[in-house]
Parts: sequence; C-alpha cells; structure tokens
Amino acid sequence: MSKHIGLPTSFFERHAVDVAQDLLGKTLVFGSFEGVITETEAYRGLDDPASHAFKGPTTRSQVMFGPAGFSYVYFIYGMYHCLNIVTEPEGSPSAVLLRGLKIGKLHLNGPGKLCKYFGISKAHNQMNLCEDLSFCVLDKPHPPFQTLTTPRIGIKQGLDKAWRFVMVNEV
DNA sequence: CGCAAGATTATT
DNA sequence: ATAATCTTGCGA
Repeated sequence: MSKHIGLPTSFFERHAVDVAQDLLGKTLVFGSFEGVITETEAYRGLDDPASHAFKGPTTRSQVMFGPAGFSYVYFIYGMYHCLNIVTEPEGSPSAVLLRGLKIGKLHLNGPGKLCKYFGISKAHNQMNLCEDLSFCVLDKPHPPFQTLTTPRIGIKQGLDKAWRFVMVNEV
C-alpha cells in the first residue's frame, strides 16, 4: 500500500535532460485532474539556443532561473498555454516542457492540448509543485515502457540536441 | 512605440 | 502548407 507522495524538490533539482526522461510514466496532478506523463522536452540556458532563458532572464523567463519544482506557464501563438516544471538548482536556468498526458484511454498529445483540457493558464505560473498535493507530480506505480528520444518539436535552433522523450511500447 | 517571432493546433 | 491570434522582447 504505497503512500503516493508528491515528487520532492530533489527530484527536479537535477539536470533538465535527466528530469525530462524520468518524468515519463509519472502522474501529473492538477486539482481534480490527473494524467500520466507521456511526452516531455528539456530546455536549458546558455548552452541551449531554443530556450526562453538563452539570452538571460526576462520578465517571462525569470522563473526558469529560480528554484526547481516550480511551474513555468507561458502563452504562445496567441491561443495556447504550455506547462513546464523548473529544474536544476536556483541560478541554473532550465525547465521541462510537458507535451503529452494520458488519462485512461484519452491521450492528450500536445502541450497546448493538455493545458486547455486541464484549464491551466498564466494564473498557475510560478507555483511550487513540491508543497501542495493539489498541483504536483506523483510517483505512482506504472507498467514498464520504452522511451523514444528525438530532437525537440517546433523550434528552429538547438535541433542538434535530442532532448524530447516519448513513452512508447507500453506493456 | 512599433513590429516580428513564437517550445501550437486544426484545417486545407 | 497555412491561418488563427496576441504576448513578449527587442530595437528605434
């Protein structure tokens, strides 16, 4: 009978690429919603031209420079929100974009889709996912699966980095 | 202050 | 392949 505790700051305080990979199969909880994470992407800082943090902190990206375990929600293309979780210690800008969730048979493939379905907006930016069980990530048991690694989607720089992770061949 | 670009998605 | 739609960041 596991107790299902939300993932702690120490889980998110690691290298963004490791966190992105390890987040697959974990359960995102948002209010009364929850779903299994099936697709992620890592974004870092000065070594990553695709990142919002690449050119230093801005009003939008400053949360990426803060402590791990906080939400980073941004509005894009005039109509979609994207949810990230900040990684690495404070001062090391990075985050993991959540791109896919499955909720039973329903598969929300796409960062804009999952935010729309859950009702996540900028009101939920910069929230600590490690102190409140109403917005957190749970390490629930999940059957084995394989991980597909590819370059990230929708960017024009940093395509040399294979920092996208997708759950496949679920048993 | 103006403007181009953008970590997307649904449709043609 | 492209429209929809608007915030953000940067340059003037």
